[in-house]
Amino acid sequence: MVNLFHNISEKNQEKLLKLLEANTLFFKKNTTILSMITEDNVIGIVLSGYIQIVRNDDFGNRTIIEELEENSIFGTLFSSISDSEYDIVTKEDTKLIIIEYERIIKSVQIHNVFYTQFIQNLLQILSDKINEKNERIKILTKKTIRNKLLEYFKIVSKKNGSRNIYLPFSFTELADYLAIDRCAMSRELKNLKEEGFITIKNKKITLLYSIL
Amino acid sequence: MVNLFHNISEKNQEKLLKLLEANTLFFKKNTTILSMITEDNVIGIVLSGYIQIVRNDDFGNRTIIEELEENSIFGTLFSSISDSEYDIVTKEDTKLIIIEYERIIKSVQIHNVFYTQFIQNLLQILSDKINEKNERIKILTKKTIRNKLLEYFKIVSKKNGSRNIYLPFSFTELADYLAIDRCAMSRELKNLKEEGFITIKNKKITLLYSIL
DNA sequence: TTCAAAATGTTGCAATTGCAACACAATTGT
DNA sequence: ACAATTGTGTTGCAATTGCAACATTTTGAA
Repeated sequence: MVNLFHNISEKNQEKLLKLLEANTLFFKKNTTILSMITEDNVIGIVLSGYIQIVRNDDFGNRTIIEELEENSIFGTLFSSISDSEYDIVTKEDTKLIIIEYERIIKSVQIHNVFYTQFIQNLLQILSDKINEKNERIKILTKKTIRNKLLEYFKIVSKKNGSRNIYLPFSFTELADYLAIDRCAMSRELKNLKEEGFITIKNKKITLLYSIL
Repeated sequence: MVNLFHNISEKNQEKLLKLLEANTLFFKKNTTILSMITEDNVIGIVLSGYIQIVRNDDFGNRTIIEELEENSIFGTLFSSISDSEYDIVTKEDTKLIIIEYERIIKSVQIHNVFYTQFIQNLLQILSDKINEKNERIKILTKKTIRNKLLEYFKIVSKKNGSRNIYLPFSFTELADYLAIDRCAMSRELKNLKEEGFITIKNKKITLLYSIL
């Protein structure tokens, strides 16, 4: 996966960050950082750590909107996070860079090699993000829990080129991600095991059928 | 909603299209045009007409992935449409422009005023697209048909600043969009009417409660 | 205009699902 | 090391949903 500094030398990264008037911020684990970044239209880049964008609706249903690992970016412009229902929460100690979107736009007129590369990377990342959303939608539009699970397995499995899937989060969070009841999911996973579709060991799920 | 030529004069649009080696194509209504555009990484811009990106899964469930009106863009890069499950279908006679993504990337080094504006527009459009996807996900993660409908109404209503919603497509397609059974949706709409939440006249739905 | 195809409305029924209420295991902070 | 929090597995039950089958209306093309 491309990151914002892909193909930009360390030196040029520094120049770039100066040009864009970037701010570096640190956050402790389990901090809600929304307040810091809604003031303006900004882009955040996760340098290290792990962040989740979650939504808690009126009746306590929690949904993971997005997971942000190292090199992920997020932004008020393309994440509708200014909505009060959303939280941005660090799940580990996190270091990130904040850049005002205006600075990016205005700098398009400035012509450095590294700036050109930066824009290319940004386009690529936004495109990747759209693809991620499409995958999520593809899963969510399946009508049964079983088909949601199988679609999820299929996508992850294809991506990694392996029938082994290592869950990047807890089963509770998986249920949130698939927008299904955790208990019902647990039941269905049991069925899938008993019917010989999968095996589960801790967070490692192995598909016993051809992925197609 | 911003389009790719926002703030670019007609003259400069022409120059831009030459620079990007854009091709103009025409399609009759109800044509599947996927074959034309999967050869390479391209961006398509709808000049006039109306297109849907739909997915037909293994067991005949149809889902509308995206609707493309005038000025919408789509692309192999950010729509995962190279997957064989997807179809791009014109719903009206449609005129569109195809630009190879490589041309866009390579042209970042070329510095015209209108090119700068073009990149700004592209970033804005991709951001908007991500927001659209997030909205869709927000709806799909609601657990009941009723809540999916209400969330959909809320979003459209907010967007238009009115309690009147004019369905941009048929009820059948709405059910596809919400990934629910059409009959079950019809039943729930009836309930909502009887309980005094909404009125329906043709494709005009009026909310009788405060949107909040 | 006419007529076939598509969209809409309705309803019974079986299957799936969410919810609640547990017990137990694992993880985390102090 | 221990207590407290969080995650996991299980199950009965009621509610929701998908599906099928049908009648009726609307749409669109010849």
